[in-house]
Amino acid sequence: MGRGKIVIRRIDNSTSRQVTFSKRRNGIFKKARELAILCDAEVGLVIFSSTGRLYEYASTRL
Amino acid sequence: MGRGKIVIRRIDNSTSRQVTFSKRRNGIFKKARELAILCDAEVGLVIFSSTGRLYEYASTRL
DNA sequence: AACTATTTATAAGA
DNA sequence: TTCTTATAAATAGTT
Repeated sequence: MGRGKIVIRRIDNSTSRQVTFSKRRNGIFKKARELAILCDAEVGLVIFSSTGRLYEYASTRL
Repeated sequence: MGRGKIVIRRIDNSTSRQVTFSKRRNGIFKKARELAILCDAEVGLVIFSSTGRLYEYASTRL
């Protein structure tokens, strides 16, 4: 999705990698929340960025 | 996305809920894998369906 | 399980 | 680096 098609491999340029990380991290957290609500599921998501920062999501009961 | 727009709330019909769960579970696992590869991140995802089944993903190092 | 119209996510660009 | 937008991708409703 986006202006061009991409291949799923590590993004070499660190600036691009960080920008993509930020965008996709938001996207997947949204998907996690939606899945939990729509489907009455319990979802836990943990992400460590390549710079070592931690991001977490857990649906209420999890 | 899809034929109609939806509101993010629990899907009452259990058949629809299961179908949506199956579709979106596949989607989010794909997103998780892509994020890990593209951005060199470590990603862990755990999902319990409303029927109590467990689904997991973890990027290699996690 | 497939299909496809449409919405949503996002790669590039500004 | 925040916003835009053209396009790829996900998916809701249908068959």
